[in-house]
Amino acid sequence: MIDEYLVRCLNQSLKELAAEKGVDPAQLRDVALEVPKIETHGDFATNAAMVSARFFKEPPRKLAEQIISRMPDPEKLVDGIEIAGPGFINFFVKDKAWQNVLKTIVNMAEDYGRSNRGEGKRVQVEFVSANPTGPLHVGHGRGAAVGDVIARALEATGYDVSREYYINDAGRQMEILGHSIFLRYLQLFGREVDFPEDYYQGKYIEDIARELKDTKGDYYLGVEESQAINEMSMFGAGKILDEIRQDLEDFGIKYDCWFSERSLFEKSSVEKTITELQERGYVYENEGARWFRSSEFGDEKDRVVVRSNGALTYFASDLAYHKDKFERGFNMVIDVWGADHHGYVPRIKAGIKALGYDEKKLQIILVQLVNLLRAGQPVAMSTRKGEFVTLREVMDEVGKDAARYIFLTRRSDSHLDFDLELAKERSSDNPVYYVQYAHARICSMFRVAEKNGIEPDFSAGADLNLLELPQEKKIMKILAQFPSVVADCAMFLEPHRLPYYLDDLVSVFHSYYNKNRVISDNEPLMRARFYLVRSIQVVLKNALDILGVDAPEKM
RNA sequence: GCGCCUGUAGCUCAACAGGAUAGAGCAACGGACUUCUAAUCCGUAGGUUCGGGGUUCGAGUCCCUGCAGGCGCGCCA
Repeated sequence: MIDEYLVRCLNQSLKELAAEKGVDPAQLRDVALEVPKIETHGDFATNAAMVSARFFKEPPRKLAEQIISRMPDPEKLVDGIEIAGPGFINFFVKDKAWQNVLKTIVNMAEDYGRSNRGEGKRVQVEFVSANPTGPLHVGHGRGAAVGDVIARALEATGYDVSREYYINDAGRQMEILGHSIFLRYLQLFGREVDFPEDYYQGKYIEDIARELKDTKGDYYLGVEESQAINEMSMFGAGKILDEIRQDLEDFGIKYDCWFSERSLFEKSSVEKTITELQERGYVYENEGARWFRSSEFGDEKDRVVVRSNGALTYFASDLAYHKDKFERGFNMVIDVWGADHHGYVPRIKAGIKALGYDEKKLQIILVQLVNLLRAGQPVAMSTRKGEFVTLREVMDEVGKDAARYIFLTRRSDSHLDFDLELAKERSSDNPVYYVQYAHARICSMFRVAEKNGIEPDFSAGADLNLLELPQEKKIMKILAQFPSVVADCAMFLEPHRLPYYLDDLVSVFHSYYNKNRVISDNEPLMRARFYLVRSIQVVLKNALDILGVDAPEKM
C-alpha cells in the first residue's frame, strides 16, 4: 500500500543520512506517517524531521530538505513534496496511486484488509469468563464484544487466535449456588426454609430447582445434604453455562476453549504452581498461612495463596491458570477483564514474573463497567439479588448488531452509560444502520444494474482516470487506509477505531451517492464507478465482518 | 486515607501514543424524494477540552497540583 511504500522510502533516506552524518540509526524513531486533517497539507505527512532534529543537531526544516533530497521513489508515485510549518514533510501522491487501490481491492476482495503481520503467532484471548451462577448481563456484553473483536482483528492481521472462556466452577460461589438451588428445591416440597440474603435470589434458581423436582422427584430429600448440594451445584452450573454459551453464540461469539477451574485442581496444578514458587524462594509462611512474595515483583503487598485453614485462595488458582496458559505455548496472552478487577493486575503480573515468564506477553485489557440506566434512572445490578438486565434482553430489544455497536463505538476505558429505554427508542438511530444501509444500497445498485442487463464485469478493467471528482478521490484515499486501520485495531487492541473509520467512509459515500449517478448511459464512466462502489462494498463487508456485524444486502 | 479509570458542544462519544485550524452522531432550526433504497443528503447553530501551574518548536494528549464522578483496596470469590 501507498503508506507502507512511503515509509520504506523515508526510512531508506533517513538511514542514508544517518550514515553520512555519523548518527546512530538505532536512536531514530520509527517514521510516523499520517493523513493530515487538512487536505492542503498533502495526502500524507510525516514529522520525521522534527522528531529526529535533535539527533542530527540541525533545525527541522533544514533536515527535512536533506531527507527529501535523498528520498527514493522507484515506483514514481510521488507527485510533489513540500516542507511546511515547523518542519512537516507533506507528500502529494499521483492519482494513479489511488486508482491502483481500487484495482487491488477488487482483486483481493475478502482478503483486502488482511495481512500477515502476526506471522501465525499464537495468541489467546480470554474474555467474559463470568461465573456460571447466573445469566450474562449487559456488562458482560461489553466485554464479550470487545474481546471478540480484538480476536477477530488479530485473526485478520495474521495471528493464530484462540478464544477462551474461564469457568469458575470451583470454590465458594459454586457451593452457594448449589445451596441456593437446594433451598428452592425444599420449598417446592412445602418445606419452610430460611433463604439467606446473600444467596442467589434470581428466578432462574427456582426454575432449576423445579426442573430437578420434575426429573428426579424427591430423590434429594433422601440423600446426604452435602451430596445434594454438590450435585445441584454441578447440575445448576451446567445448566447456566449452557445458557451462557447460547447467549454468546447468538451474540456472534464462538469459543475455541472452555477452560474449567475445577480441572486445575484435578490435575493438582494449583499445588504444583505453589510448589514451584516455593522452590524459587517466593513463598513463606506467616501466621499459619502461606504467602507469595508478590511485593518483590511490583505488587504493593504480599498475597496469601494458602489460607491458615488449608484452603487455596482464588488467587492461587488464578496463578495456576495463567501458568497453564503460558505452558500451552501462546506467544501472547490477552485477558479482557472488567475494570472492577484492576487491583489484580499487579499481582497476576507479579506471579507471571516470579514463574519465569515474560510479563510483557500478558496483556490485560480493562473494560470499564457499564452503568445501567432505565429512563435516566440508575439501576443497580447484582447477580446475587437477581437484579440485572440480561444480555439476552438487550439482544431481544435492540438486536445483536445495534448492541454490539453500542459497546464497540467507545474506548474500553471510557465509562459507559447504557440506558435501556434510550437504546430501544433510538435503536433506529444507531450508527450501525448508517453503515449497513450503505452496504445494502450498493448491493441494490448492482441488482438494478443486472436487471437492466448491465453486467459489472471487472475482468475487462476500466479507465479509472475518469474518477476525477474530489469526492471520488477522497473515497479512494479512505479505502486505502483500511488495512492500516485493521492493523492498528489489532496492535493497540482498540476495536473502536473500526466503527469510527466506517462512519468516515460511509458518510462520504452517502453524500456522493446523493449527488452522482453510478448507473448511466456514459458507459466508460459507469464502468469506472463500478470499481469505486464495488471497492466500498468490499471494505464495508470486510470491516463489518471484523466487527461481527451483519452486512445486509437489503434493508 | 491509598491506588486505577474518567472529565472534550445541551446529550452520547472521537481525535490515529505530542502535531498544523479539536471532529462525528443525537437533540434544535431551515431546506431536498416522478431519477441507482429519504434508515439518505444539503445548510445553520453549538467549545476557556474541569480549574491552576509546568515541560518544548507545538499540549485535549506528557509531568505536578486542586476539584468532581466511577471502581478497587480481605487468610472473600
